[in-house]
Amino acid sequence: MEKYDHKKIEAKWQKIWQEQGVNQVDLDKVPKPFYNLMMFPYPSAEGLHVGNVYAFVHSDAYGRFQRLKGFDVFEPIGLDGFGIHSENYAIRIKEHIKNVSARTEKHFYEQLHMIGNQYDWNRTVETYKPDYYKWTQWLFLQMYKKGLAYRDKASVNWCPSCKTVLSDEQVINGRCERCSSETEKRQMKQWFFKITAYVERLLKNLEWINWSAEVKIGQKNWIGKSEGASLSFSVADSQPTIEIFTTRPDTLFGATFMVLCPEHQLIKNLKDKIENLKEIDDYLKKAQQKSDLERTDLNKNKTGIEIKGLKAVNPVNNKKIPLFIADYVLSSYGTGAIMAVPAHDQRDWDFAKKYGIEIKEVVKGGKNVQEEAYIDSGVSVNSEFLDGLETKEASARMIKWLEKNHLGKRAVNYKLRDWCVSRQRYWGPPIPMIECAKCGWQPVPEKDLPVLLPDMDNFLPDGTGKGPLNKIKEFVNADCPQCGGKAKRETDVSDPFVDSCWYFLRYPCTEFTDQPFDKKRLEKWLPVNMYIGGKEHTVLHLLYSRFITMVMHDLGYVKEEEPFKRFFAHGLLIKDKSKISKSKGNIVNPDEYIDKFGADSVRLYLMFLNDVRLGGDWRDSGMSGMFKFVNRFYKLAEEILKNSDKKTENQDVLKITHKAIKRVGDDLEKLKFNTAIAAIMECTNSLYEIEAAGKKIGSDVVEILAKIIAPLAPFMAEELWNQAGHKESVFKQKWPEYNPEFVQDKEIELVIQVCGKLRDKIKVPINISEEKASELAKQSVKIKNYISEKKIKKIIFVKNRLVNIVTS
RNA sequence: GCCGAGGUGGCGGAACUGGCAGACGCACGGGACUCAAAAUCCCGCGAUAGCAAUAUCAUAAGGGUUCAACUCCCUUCCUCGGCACCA
Repeated sequence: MEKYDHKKIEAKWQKIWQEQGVNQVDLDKVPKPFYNLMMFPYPSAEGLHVGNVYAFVHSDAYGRFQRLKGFDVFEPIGLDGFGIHSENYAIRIKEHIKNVSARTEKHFYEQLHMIGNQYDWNRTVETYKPDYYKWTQWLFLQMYKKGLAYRDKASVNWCPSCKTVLSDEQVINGRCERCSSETEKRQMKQWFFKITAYVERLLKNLEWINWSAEVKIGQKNWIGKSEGASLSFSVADSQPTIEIFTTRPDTLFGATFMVLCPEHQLIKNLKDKIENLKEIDDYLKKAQQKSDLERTDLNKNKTGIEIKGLKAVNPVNNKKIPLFIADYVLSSYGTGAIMAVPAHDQRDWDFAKKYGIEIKEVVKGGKNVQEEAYIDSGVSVNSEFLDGLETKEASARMIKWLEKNHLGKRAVNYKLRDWCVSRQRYWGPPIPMIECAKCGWQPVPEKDLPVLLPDMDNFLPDGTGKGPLNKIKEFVNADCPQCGGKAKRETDVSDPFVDSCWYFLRYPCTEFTDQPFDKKRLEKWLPVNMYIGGKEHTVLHLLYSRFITMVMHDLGYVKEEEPFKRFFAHGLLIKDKSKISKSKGNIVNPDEYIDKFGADSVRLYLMFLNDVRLGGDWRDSGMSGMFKFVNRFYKLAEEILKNSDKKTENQDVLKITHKAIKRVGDDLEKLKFNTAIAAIMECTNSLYEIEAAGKKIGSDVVEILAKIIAPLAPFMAEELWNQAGHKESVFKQKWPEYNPEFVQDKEIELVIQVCGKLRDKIKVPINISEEKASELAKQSVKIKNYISEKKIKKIIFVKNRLVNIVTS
């Protein structure tokens, strides 16, 4: 018996599949389209991470299963090669990003061929190629024209040592990812996408899309909607008022001071009236210089300064209250000012204690507010017309009162900010805008797209705060599209999330050169039937993709407004209880294992580890066990083929195989890959036993085995299908039907309990009646011992499962 | 701190809607084959007591509901992931 030669067999089918176009579907004609999408990888190293492979083989197994179930599965792949991850990798290895990209593309695609996924290789998408980013720029222009792209000041992360702007993901605990210096905030002009304009729709659709609650909650929390009231406090003896937002209007009587964020306008506007201007300036300066690290460190120890000479007036009782500046109030949320209710807010309480401000209880909750803040709901006290009302009622009542007196109104606030898409970096699509001294900002005409990313040797960020493209005069200098005069190009590139927020719209339309996507094509293929990806993208990437799809829908390009019918988040692959990373020294190179054990073994091993939802723990020793199984399975099939008739007659064999069809099918539908594999293993073991017992197994069993293992181990499945005498690919076949008669046993083992404890098991015919089962149970010798002297209180019968005799 | 997911043998993990805890695999022990080894095959494998049949205990800890709890409820602890002064 020959051993399973994975290298030879995998190479053979790889070639044949490619030649025969087995993985392609006719995008216009197929009757049952199924768009099976996986998150395309970003090349931040030479090759695929085993974590990518982990995600992809599960996704592919599901896609292949759907294909066998009769769907026309479109399964594309590409590379998210633009962006900071790739650029940083190039910088680290001191090579030009262009060369690195070409090399990684080749290696990634080779590896993706190796793992045996049914990708349509004629439709890859690489975000860094002009024929793709042309349309990323087009997308920007549509956003601009719709008024959804605008320019505004924003604070960015700045590393004083590297003299560069950093993205949020490059700032780790307030320190620069590369040099570990503490980062600062800087104000810079940036381009934004107005995602906040779509916030209610993004929230509302979550009610009906078929995603797990976990992912929906993640998005909901990120959007962070809170309802309450907005109202203004006047400043005594002065004109302007201070606008605030609160979720607890019921506590207004307990507002004993106000706090402004350091950036608040009022400070500049009322300079003349402030008595301690110098001290305040000092505080503002310090606050500005504070690194993120210090700011979070001071989380518990709040700092601030009173504005002397000014008092705020609480509109509800006209009491004058002190006014503070403190950096625990953020300029980026709400109005940048708060009413502080120390008795019922922990932060305000901390601050009040430190600065000796009055703490006034207005909600009864059974705690002494002088000792700790009581933040839950309760019954209003010391609040005049609110006294005795529950928090919810009291809030509603207060809002009514504010509205009646024109002091405030019901209001909603979100944590979600507009999406800053500017990056002062090289490796991305240049933002297609031109600034003319006369005409202002002008979009690049669509006919002039793409704005090509120019070659440059030194693409490293410099200290100017502007993108590297700013150094190329020929790039920067341009004619104004409006007046033809001299103008300057935007030198920022866009956020890599812009590249990835629409790639799934491009896959089915890669052959169109005059439009990013074809409406009719997308009507057939959207929404994506199954999107499998990592948990780390359940917030930003998914939210951006939904947002952009909605905009494209509104512009009439796309019929659907939700892009992903179903999203499934897989867990993290770890090793030795920790994340796989270079710094931990637990890197797993997938190539090595594919070479040694074959793609099928690697696939099966990764899928057998654990429930994919929860992630898996890679251990080298397990790999050889799976290799053993692959050989065992192959050997069994070969032996059957060698010495058998065509058709299986033996009932036991049929029972075993048909049960396996059912179990594997059910598990794959539920994405329970690990137990599907266990089911195949059990089936294999049983067939070996049966064979050893001398019973005949027909070659039709091999056909069934090939089909049910096909989604998981495609190479071996195809090989066996071929050896069973078929010319056409196993992936053009239908998933086998199981015969219900074989799946249901005629006789079952009935569990007999006494007082809930297992005491005996008896064989009974299926669907036995309660009376008969109880009778048999009581007759059991073992059971008699337990109930002999006792009275039977009642008997519980669970059909086809158990009889429980309860005694007194 | 908040949100989410988890905690089951030596290890990775199974367990449908509350109904036989430990499927499947790894590691380990014993045996067969072999001059020997590898490979392969067979048997055993939660703990305690017992020659055994069997009994008792056991799903992070403690309590509760139930005829019956890994599964539901309450309290506490731990691990992982995300967010982090969100008014």
